[in-house]
Amino acid sequence: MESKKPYHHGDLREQLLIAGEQALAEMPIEAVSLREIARRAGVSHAAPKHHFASMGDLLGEIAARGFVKFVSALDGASRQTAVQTPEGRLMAMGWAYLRFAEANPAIYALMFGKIDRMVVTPHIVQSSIAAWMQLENAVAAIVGPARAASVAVYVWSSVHGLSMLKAEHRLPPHLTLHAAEENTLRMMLAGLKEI
Amino acid sequence: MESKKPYHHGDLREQLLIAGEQALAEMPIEAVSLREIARRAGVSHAAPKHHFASMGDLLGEIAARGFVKFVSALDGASRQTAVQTPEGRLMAMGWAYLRFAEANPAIYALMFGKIDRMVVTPHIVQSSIAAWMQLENAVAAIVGPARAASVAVYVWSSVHGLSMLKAEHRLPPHLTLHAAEENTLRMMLAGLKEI
DNA sequence: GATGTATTTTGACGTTGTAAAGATAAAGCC
DNA sequence: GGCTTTATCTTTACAACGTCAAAATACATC
Repeated sequence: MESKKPYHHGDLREQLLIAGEQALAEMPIEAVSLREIARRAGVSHAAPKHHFASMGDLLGEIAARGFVKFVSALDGASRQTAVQTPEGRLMAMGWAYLRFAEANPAIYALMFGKIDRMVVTPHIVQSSIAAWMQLENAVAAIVGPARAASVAVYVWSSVHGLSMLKAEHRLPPHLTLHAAEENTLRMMLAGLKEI
Repeated sequence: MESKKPYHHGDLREQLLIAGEQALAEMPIEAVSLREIARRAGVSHAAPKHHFASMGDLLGEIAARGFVKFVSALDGASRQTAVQTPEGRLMAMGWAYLRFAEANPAIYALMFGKIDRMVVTPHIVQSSIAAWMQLENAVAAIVGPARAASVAVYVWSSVHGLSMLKAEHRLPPHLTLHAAEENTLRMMLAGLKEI
């Protein structure tokens, strides 16, 4: 075996990222601290310093991984949907977007700036650009490449806005969520065809 | 005169709210602390305790006032627009929404949950419901009362999503913001007419 | 003018992120 | 194998935070 534990702890950097993701999944986001993550990884509170210059860098890397998983989820949904038309694929991506935000609320919040301390690393820039390219391509298949960029902004805005309002419980309590999602996605698709 | 300064400091509660709003306008949001607000109001760090049970309550009241100003801004825009049709008024509200978020980024962020510690006071519930009613009425004038609620969710989502993406700098850097806003609002209006 | 109450200050506690210094274990070299 | 060097982790310390309790202060009322 190639011996993957070069130093004391093994691969602490990876363990910290995993512990951080677990903490974000299990605790309220404001309770997740650098010391708590170190505690979960079983190391002293200052141990992360050698792997991440600050807590913001750790969170930034977690957010970047979030974007990677996010792109993968939307890609999978786009491939697997029964309705294999450009419109069907975009709708599938919309649903996958909403489900991702629902299933990973803290990481989703992190990805979209809920914690200001987060440092924008090159990795997060790269993976969020990948997310934009993915959406722009899906949109281009419907409205053509010339309008793709501006329509992509509209599409992302609609779905992201709904997702945020849901996550922050800012929607009126009486309406049924699933219907609201379906209606919003349908109107989004109708609006996008407007020149 | 009726002597508006009943106690030591005068009206500390009001001063704390003003100091908090100023701090939110002048400093990065994560740097705004309860002690900083007390400092700006010229009182000791524990003075706010008698007026706000926790920092979350203070922030909650600031957010509630934000919603009041927000409703007022959209109302004013709706009245003053040259195009006095239901569609014209909704578009004016959309533009006012984007401008409000741009002009008051920290309070806008607070209103939509950027700081989890914020306590949801009755005042904030009431004023955010007022904002929904305002939008629902504007939408009802276009699509009728039956569809007003679900269409309002779509409208709010589109504009809010764009606003958030702008505020968090998550839009692709090359596109011109004004054009993106105009396109999104136009497509939003087109999509809303879809049954 | 004395009493009582509302308001503010002082001081303390446990927590946080970060930095510097010390300890420890692995790697490289002879 | 022993020695040196380097990477990694721990210990210790600091300033700042939100919150609490006790003391001090200023107003209101009688």
